[in-house]
Amino acid sequence: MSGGVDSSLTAALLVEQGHDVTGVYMKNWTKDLPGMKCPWADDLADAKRVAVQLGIDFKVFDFENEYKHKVVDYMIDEYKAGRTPNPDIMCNQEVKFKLFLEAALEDGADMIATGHYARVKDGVLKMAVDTNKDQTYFLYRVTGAALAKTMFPLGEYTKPQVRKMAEERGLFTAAKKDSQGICFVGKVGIRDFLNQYVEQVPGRIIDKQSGNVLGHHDGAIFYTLGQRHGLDVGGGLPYYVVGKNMDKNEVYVTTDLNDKTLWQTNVQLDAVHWINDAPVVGKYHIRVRHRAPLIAADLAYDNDRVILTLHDEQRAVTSGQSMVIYDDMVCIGGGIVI
RNA sequence: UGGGGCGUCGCCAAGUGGUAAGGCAUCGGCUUUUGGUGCCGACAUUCGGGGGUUCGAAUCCCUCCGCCCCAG
Repeated sequence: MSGGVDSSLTAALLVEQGHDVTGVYMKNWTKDLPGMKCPWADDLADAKRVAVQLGIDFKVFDFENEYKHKVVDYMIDEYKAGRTPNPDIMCNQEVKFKLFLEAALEDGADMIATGHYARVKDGVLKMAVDTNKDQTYFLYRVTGAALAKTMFPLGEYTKPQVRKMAEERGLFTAAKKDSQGICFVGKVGIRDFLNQYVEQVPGRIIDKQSGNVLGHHDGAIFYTLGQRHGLDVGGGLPYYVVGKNMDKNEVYVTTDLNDKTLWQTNVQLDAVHWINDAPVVGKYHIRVRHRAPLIAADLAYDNDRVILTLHDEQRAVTSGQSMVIYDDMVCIGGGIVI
């Protein structure tokens, strides 16, 4: 239980279904950041409050060290390498559906449940009924074995329904605003977050078309493909990042919205993960980022890599980001963009 | 110091007598359990400085400062 509405209602529904429920708060991050207080203490209090409301046992699992190593360090290393990682996917893979699952089973649980908007049946991950809120994108790196021990009670409902049901039950967190930003860390800008761990090194912002130096930045690490803001380069049309060179610490930009590096149809995936069996070569659907529409794509293999040919070009397909693959409503896995 | 041009928000840029468009950037908010994108809102009492003409000037005149171009 994170202290939000979703996990609160999840617990409530399980209780109503007659399960023997124990609420668990995962303590993964407690550090305040400049201009932003880490919400962990309030979240924990809210979670506990709901557990008391429901009359269930409540525990705190502490994964702070592991979260730092498996999620935060991974994230920082990726950024240092010039890529753009997705920490929340790593959090699900390494913490929620591994460490937490193991700890829960060891603690005597038969199953774990979370407030994710997704459905699972016999270890198969399906999109949520509420396709607008579907969170399978963040779950593609979970194993089928883990999912076999997992319940997602909210997968059958829409977010508005969840809010309503939470309110009907008088849950303390019924009206609490949805959390955003990096899972557990809070609503911090990635830039402010990275600033805590990497040194700012001034570099040049270069116009890809003319080669002119348009300005300077405090580190190429802070920029990602397709990014518009934060360049502090004005005059005429908006500039978008179309590349960077980590060795030279240079960021390349353009005003050309049709720049070919901004629109991809051929994508290679590394670190491929399948929830169950690897799919056969053929046509599937993919999404390049959370909440992006599903796009038809042809899947092929190249040794350990997966080659995807998208039927529609996608904007800012970025190295380090995840491309998740679907077979109809089933999320079968995915990989990381090279 | 002959000729011509220019100087309007951090940047680009309208406006040539009637009381400062717009875009970019920036900031704030919304959307979003990553990054990013997108959307909405805010943002020059003031037009290089000083003087003058006028009911009224960024717009006309004088002057000073700065920059650019062509000549020498």
